[in-house]
Amino acid sequence: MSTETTTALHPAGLAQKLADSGLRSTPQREVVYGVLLNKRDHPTADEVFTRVKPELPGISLATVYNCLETLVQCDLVRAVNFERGPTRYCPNLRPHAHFHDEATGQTHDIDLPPALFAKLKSVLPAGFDANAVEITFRGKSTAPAAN
Amino acid sequence: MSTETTTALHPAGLAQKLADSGLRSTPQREVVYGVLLNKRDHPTADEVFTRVKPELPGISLATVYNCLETLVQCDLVRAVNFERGPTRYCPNLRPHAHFHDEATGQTHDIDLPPALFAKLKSVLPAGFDANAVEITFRGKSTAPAAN
DNA sequence: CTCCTAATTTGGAATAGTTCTAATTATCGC
DNA sequence: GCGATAATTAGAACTATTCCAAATTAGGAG
Repeated sequence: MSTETTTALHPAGLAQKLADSGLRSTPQREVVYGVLLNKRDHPTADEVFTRVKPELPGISLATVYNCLETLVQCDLVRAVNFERGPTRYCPNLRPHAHFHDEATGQTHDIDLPPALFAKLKSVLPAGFDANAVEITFRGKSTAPAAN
Repeated sequence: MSTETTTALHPAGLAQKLADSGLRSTPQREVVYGVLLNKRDHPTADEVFTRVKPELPGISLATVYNCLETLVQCDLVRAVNFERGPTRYCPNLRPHAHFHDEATGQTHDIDLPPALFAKLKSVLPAGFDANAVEITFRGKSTAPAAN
């Protein structure tokens, strides 16, 4: 295993997804996405910025925000908000909840059985039509950090 | 029904709850709480500020923030965050989720059956111990605005 | 290839929401 | 009433994010 933080897991997938939305694949977008895939610890934009810099020293924070927004738009990445804190980013596309460890501040993905969504939507009274549900747990965990 | 926005529903309850936490009951805290009870549309701190002013023209925004924080601390009010938006405040203490109407921007409370919490916690893998869950729906609703 | 046009990036200024600070004011127990 | 403590106030400061206008880059047409 090398310590490289770039393109390794997303051969042409990224370029394809971007093209689908009429957007171009750029080094900045590739590296930002690579960074998210590489360490899935729900980094903030600032943290992504720091991780991208070694690879693209000239990149600006504005571009990191732009790239993250683009990736969210293309459904390659999810934006996650926890209380008043800065937005965090997560390349996990499976339906999942988040567990926020109050002791360490870490965020863990919790995969959810599809049936649960049906159950959740069933609690909505008539007249409410949800197209998305967000679930966040808070508490303590003894689980290890994300890859 | 009058249009007054003050103390009408929380006789000594507020003072009591505050005292329980070693805090004092003040006009500012009473009016801020009254405003939340009076129109349960999940106002932001700024909106609370605007609603409180007619009654207490000298109040400052900082005090509104302070009071809201105090009420949250005393478990009289819940702070609700939706995406990147400003924090909203909600005096509904029953276990409930929030439904965010994408068309109108309104937030509705959705009461939840207690059994659902058990079900939700059961999806947590070993090592995760949650003491709170937050659920937010997004979509369209045909429901009327909050009282 | 080279030009043209449009997409993208950049740095810095601007904004929104919230918190902090220091000074003033109000309140409670004695 | 007096002193100690809590609460409020105005404004400065801060953080995260967005906006903007200028510079750069990258396909596509010829």
